[in-house]
This record gives sequence, C-alpha cells and structure tokens, in this order.
Amino acid sequence: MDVLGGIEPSKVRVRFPPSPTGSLHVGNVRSALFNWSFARHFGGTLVLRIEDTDLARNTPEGYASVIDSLRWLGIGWDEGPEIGGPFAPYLQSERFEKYAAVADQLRGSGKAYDCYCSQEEVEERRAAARAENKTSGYDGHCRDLSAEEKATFIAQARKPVLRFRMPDRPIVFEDLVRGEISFLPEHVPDFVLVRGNGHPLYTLVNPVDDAMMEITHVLRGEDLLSSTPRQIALYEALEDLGVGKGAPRFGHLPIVMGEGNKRLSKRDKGSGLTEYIERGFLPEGILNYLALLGWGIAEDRDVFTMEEMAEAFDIRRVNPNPARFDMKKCEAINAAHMRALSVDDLTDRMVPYLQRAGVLADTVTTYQRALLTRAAPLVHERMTTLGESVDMLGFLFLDDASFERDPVDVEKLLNAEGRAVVKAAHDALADLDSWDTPAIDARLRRALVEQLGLKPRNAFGPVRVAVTGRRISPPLFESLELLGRERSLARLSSAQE
RNA sequence: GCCCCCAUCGUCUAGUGGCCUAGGACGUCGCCCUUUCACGGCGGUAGCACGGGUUCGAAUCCCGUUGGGGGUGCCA
Repeated sequence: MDVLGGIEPSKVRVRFPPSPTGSLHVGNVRSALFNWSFARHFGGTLVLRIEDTDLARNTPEGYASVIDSLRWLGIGWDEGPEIGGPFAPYLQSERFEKYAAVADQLRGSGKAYDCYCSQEEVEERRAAARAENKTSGYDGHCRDLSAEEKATFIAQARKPVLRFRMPDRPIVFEDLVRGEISFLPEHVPDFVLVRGNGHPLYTLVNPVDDAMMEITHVLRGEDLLSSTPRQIALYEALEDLGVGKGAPRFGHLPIVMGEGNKRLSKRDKGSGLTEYIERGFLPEGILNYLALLGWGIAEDRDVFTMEEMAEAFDIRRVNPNPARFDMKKCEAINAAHMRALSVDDLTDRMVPYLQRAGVLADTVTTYQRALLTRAAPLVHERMTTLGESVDMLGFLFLDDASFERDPVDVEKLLNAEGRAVVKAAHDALADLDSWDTPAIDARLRRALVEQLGLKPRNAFGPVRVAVTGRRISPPLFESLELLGRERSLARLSSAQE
C-alpha cells in the first residue's frame, strides 16, 4: 500500500483537531501521538487546529487545557494556535466567514441544498424507515423542491438547514490501516452542513479546513470511519469549487476501550490525561504505553522513546483491532521510564509533586535540594509514578509537627514488642560515633539481631515504621543516615509513646 | 433495525502458506536475591472463536456463523 500517494515525504501535512470541551482524553492523546510520529517520520508538518464551532460546549479552560496538555506531553506542532502559520487562524471560531462563503458556493452550485424539514419530521420518517428495516437516515425529501414548494416553506417561516447532496455512486477508499473500504450510496444519506440558525457543523468545517490547510493524511479514531464516505464526497465537491485538492488519505486507528467492552469515554475513570499527570506519570511513559495500543516497535521490545517511535513509525503496521487500556501495563511501562531517568532528572521531576503534597514548601532550600538528591537513588527503582515520592520520602522533609505514621502500620508493628525493639534500637544508636550507613547497619544488627536474637525482618520492621512512618520505605539504614542523628533518635523516642 | 470495522494467552501483541509441538511484554503463580518494598534473575500458567472450503501443507487465503466494537445527530 502506498502511504505517501506520490507526494514528497517532507510535504506530508497532518493535523490534530481537538475540540476544547475539557481535558484531553487518552484516545485524543493517542491520536495526537500517531499524527505527530507520522509527521516527524517523514519530516512533514503537524497542524494543531482547535475545533470550537459548537459554542455551547466550549470553554476557555478547555482551550488552555489542550495547549497545556500537549506541551506537557512534549507533542509540538508546526502550525497552529500560539505559533501561527500560513493558514491562520487555527481556531475555527475565527473562521466563520470562510465557512459561510464555502456554504454559499456549495448551495449555489447545487452540491448542497436547503432542507426545510423540521427535526420532528425528519425523526418521524427516520423511525418509519427503521421500522421497515431500512437505513435510517435522511430520506432526501427536500432534494429537489420546486419553487412553489420552497415558497410555501418560506412562507411558513421555516429556517432551512444546508444539506449536502451525496452522489449516487459507491464510495471506495484505501484505508492506510484497514485496506479497502466501501460504502453503497443508499447507506450514506444526505447530511447537514449548516444549522437552521446559520452555524456551520463539524461535518462541514472539518473537511473544509483540511482542504484549505492542504492536509494530506488524516489519522484518526475508528469512530469516524463511517463518516468518511460523506467527507470524501464533500472533499471532491470542494475540489470542483476550487477549494483544496480532493480527499486526503485516511488511516483509522483502533479505538481505545476501557475496562470491559466499552469505549473509554470521558466519564470513565482513567480516561482523562489530567488524572495521569496528577498521579505523576511521565509523559514519555504514558505516550509509550499509548503507542503500544495498536503499534509496536519490535517483536521483543516495548519500551522506547518518542524519537525512536517517530523513526520507526509505519501507519501500515498499525493493528486494526480495538485495544483495551490496561492500567497495570501502563504503570509497568511508566516505571521502566522512571528507571531510565537520571538521578538529577528524577529529582527535578519529583519536586513539584512533593510541593503540591506539602512535603516541600514553594521555595526549596539548598539543604532540602541536596537531601532530595541524595535520597533520589534510594527510591529510584521503587516508584511507578512520581506521586509515590510523597509517601516514600515525606518522612525526610516533614518536621515533627507534620510527620505522621501510617495508623495501620503502627498498629501492626509498633505493638508492645515492637516498641521494645524500637527502644533497643534507640539505645543502641544513641552513642554511635559516626552516623553513616555502615555504622548504623553494624550497630543495629548487633543490638537487635545478635543480642535480642530477632530475625532481621522482625528487628527492622518496627524501626522502619518508627523512623519513616510506614512499613514500606526506602532502605532503612540509608534512611537513618539521611534523616540525621538527632531527628532519627527523636523519631525512635516518639515511637515508643 | 440498517451500515461499517474487527477477531492469536486475562490484556497488548509477533506471526503476511511450511522456520509454529505459536514468540514477546504486562498480569498471575512458584523459586532465588533480600532489612520492608521494589529492582534483578530463573521457572511455570495461559491463546490461534466455531464451521466449511482452497492447498501436498493454514493461525496465516476464501465463504459462512458466532462474538465484540463503532456509526446511524441541526455533537465533535
């Protein structure tokens, strides 16, 4: 299959057209990623276009959220809002005159027509068609109205919608991920381009902008597969009118499903990118995982960078099956990227999470920064997400007033026996000369394991809870060293109360 | 209802007619390492939806069935 269709690789133009109705959905992100990779692979152009024609559903926060999310992800666009480009503006809400002009051309040429049917009438006939086991779409009632009929409707003050006149022939196209797909004309009814109130619809503006912006390839979700024949017909009509150069090539990506067998919808938990950001996923982790939903870099490898993906990406190798989002695997991939981070990078990235949780103040002191840098290697391989640094490292930065131990762990390990162990640990460490890991290790081992005859696990568990506040923590001796003598002894004392 | 798409372990996938007694990853189970948790190492578990063809030979090609998904808007 010919992906490029004869055009030069660097002339490839793809787009990502989110509608700013809220935070980006993981399905959108996946789509943005594949378009980005496609463009990068060929050295082409990625256009960001904001589809905000549905005024009722847009919010300013939605727009900001889209921009912020893409920046957070590291998915950069070559043309679009904030940076401009030769086809500006890139917000559809600023392009209404263009759509109105095209709509007039379409109407004037007879490629679209005014339809005076009310929504109720259309719906009624739709239901009737359905009852007869027929395609339930617009029946073409107003396709060829006489002047008298038109006059009657106008006299009734009906506000017409503009409907596209579908050609009476099958529409066949080569999908870049699915191969040949065809639709018979009787199954693709005429569709509305402009509302009765004059507002253009997605059905019009999306192809019009793709045509005007000279988009060569459309990579999008499978949910849009059945609207493709309508759009292809529109692109062709547009070309006849001198707008654009006909239909682009399409590739329909498998949809992303949530738990069970339903499409991951905006309502579902785990569907919004924001949740992943808040939990402390890495952009490279979530992106890598999303890439795996339908694509793979190699048979025996599933951890890779975006650059590697762009290098190797081939739309023809995308799997058409719907893919279920598996949080466990997403976490595993993210953890792999966490481990791949340098200690400095990891440290930098943990800071905002620690601040937001109140573990660190807005201004991080030099001392705290140094302490965090020393602590980072201890937790590096223990975290799946950056958010886990809060529970893992909180004990090092919290003062006595804010430090709290996990109640469950306290109950389990700081019982009478546990407190006795903690006391022994305190006494053993009280006069330790050099406060460092090897010395602490040796001293504690002698006092608890050798002298009290405890198993290491039983000896260090209570001490761990006393010092770090939890049963699960960074390595104990290193933690004690970093905490320092004074604070460590204080924790060991307070744990006995 | 009608249209379109899809179909390999629980999940994501490799497999493009013989290399497949089907490979990898995540999960899961067991063991090793071990001060907790991780990391790491070793091993196990589990799959070609079904039925017909085509072929010397089919997970791979064709048809049907079943199942799943999407669409069917004056939303995008």
